[in-house]
Amino acid sequence: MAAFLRPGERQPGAFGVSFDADRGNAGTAVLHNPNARLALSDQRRRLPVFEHRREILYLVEHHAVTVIVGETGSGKTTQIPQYLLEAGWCASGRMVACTQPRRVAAMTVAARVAEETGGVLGREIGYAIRFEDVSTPDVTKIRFCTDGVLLREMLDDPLLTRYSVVMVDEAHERSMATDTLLGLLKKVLRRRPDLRLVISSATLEADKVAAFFDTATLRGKAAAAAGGLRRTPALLSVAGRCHDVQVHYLEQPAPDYVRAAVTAAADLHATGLPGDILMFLTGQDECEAAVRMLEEEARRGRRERASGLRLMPAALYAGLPAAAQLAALEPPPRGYRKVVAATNIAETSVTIPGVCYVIDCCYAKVKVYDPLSGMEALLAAPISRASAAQRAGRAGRTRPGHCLRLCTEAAFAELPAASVPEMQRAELAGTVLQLKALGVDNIMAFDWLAPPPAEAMVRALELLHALGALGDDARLTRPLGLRISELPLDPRLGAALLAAGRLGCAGDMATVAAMLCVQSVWFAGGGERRALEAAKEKFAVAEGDLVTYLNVWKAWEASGRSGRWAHRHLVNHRTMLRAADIRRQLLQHLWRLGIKPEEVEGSDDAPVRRALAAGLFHNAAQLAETTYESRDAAFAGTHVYRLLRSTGPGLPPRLRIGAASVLARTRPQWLVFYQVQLGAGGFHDMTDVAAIEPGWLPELAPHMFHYVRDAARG
DNA sequence: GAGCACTGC
Repeated sequence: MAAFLRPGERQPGAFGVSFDADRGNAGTAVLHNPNARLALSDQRRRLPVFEHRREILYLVEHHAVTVIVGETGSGKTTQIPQYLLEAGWCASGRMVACTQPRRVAAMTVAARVAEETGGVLGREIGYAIRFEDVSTPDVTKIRFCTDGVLLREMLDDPLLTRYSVVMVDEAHERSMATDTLLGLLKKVLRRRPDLRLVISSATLEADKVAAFFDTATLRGKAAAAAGGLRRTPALLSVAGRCHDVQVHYLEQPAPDYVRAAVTAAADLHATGLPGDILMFLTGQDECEAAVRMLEEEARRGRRERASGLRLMPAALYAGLPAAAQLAALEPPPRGYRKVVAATNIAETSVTIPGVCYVIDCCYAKVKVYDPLSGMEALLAAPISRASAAQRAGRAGRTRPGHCLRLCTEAAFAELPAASVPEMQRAELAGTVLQLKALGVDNIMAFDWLAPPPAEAMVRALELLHALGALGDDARLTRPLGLRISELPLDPRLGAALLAAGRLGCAGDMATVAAMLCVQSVWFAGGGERRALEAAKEKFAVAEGDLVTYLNVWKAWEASGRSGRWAHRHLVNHRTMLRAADIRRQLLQHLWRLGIKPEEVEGSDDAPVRRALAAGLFHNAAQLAETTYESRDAAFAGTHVYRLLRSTGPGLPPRLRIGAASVLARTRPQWLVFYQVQLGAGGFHDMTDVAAIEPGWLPELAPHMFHYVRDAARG
């Protein structure tokens, strides 16, 4: 284990510096906005972006695309849309759109801008996120929205004619939605020379984005259509307003980064210097382990020293109930130092005030997709340097801070500069279907910001074809393919919902689909595993998790959607409310399509399982006849399932029912599953499982009939 | 006996 700064040490520890320089700031660690008493208009002028106001307006006027590199605190998100409004870009009924990757961001930024303009949110300044359109037609001038909402809007208005400028914020995060939107916007620009794009991004990605939009070499019609407009994107840098963060490395690699992070936090704590600590780990189990170890440290610390700060550890991850998440964000009571052990959620989604120290294990769990087998897996992998910089920045929001990376400087230099865009490591069916619905027929030739692997595109086309969404010519089928593309669901669930309409159980299927869209309905955190098992048992049925969800929903409905009922049954009430929102939205779509939301009477859930099989037949599996033989006793006797479809060359994935499934003990002969995770021993753990009858498959999925017929005979 | 990065329509 590397040596860290010890209590009372004067000389530099493994960090390479001492923290004494910060002692003078001991009294100023309070959150304080020095401009709080200034009028809002004066505050606006003090933002770094204000100095570039005229330049930005000039560039937007003369360039089709302007790429802004704005660091945190520059004010770009709130100010640039206002500058555009003031300069007349919202005349003649058009709007400025500003997209955000996350719902909360769209809402909070809109609220802030409405306040600055002295207006009521939803009038001149509005926002639109799923379930919530707080804007007024013909009145709203600036509309903040999630990038997903703007993509959906393009289905009705492919040229985005309501907008004069689209600002795509946080483009460097390179989410699927952002990448898709940028690719489509490039096409739109060719047809709409009057449209302007403003893209905000961090340095590294800004160059890539600018190069992508550089059409200066275009000849002929496209160039002529551009008129006097410059086709080379303008690139502008705006300074941020955040504090310096000093970065430190280990002298020796740490074999166990959870232990190393806890030791580092304890050593930092022992210096007595003020400021909260944020540590980045990869998952729930690591965060909870770190909290337990820190609590142990705290107990020892209390015995050793009666004076000084006390440790207050907290875990923070997305699966945590809302109340526990909020508790981790609150400032600690006087005399306490908060140490938050967080996953990637703290990198972009959540900001923890008061953090002065970041301890970064330099790993994160990332989704990887194997287009050959069509299996997704979650693996802990080293992060990129860009990601590490973002994490380090979390220490400098209120005052100068420090970041300790739990690797050597040499190892850090070996990390990739940027992360692989999600588009290149995810399953593509939904995105491909959306593009098809927008008239992009040749997916392989689409101008991707980052082209996905060809194999992944082929898999997506195959799946969509098997679902009946694409015809033999790979074009969108009507009405089926168009309908699936319009549903705000994974195409497989969309297909299942429409099949349910034919089978007379669309209402039930909408429930199951909504429950599959939300995170686990079971109450997480606290670690009372046995109690949770008992709670699940009450709803569990031999037909699997998907029917169990239906039972939970019906019981929750019968209780009058009671929060107390949910609490008593260890069901997450907030998750249920969100599922209710999604279900309501799905029912609206069904109503528009003229499909009755019928629910099956009594306990006959076969129609729902048939509908599920109609969407999930791609993930149909059969219990293998022999149990798995392994030299490793832990895996011997595991009940292995095999996919019914072929997975190409290489060993077929060994599937088993995940521990979270209610079928973990029952093991039906035939099943379909919604998700799969790479687990211990190289097994793929199936979650969200439904038992099926093999005879259903040929009639529900005639495209794959030959696999099924062969398997059913066996 | 077993276990879950993060978003979004």
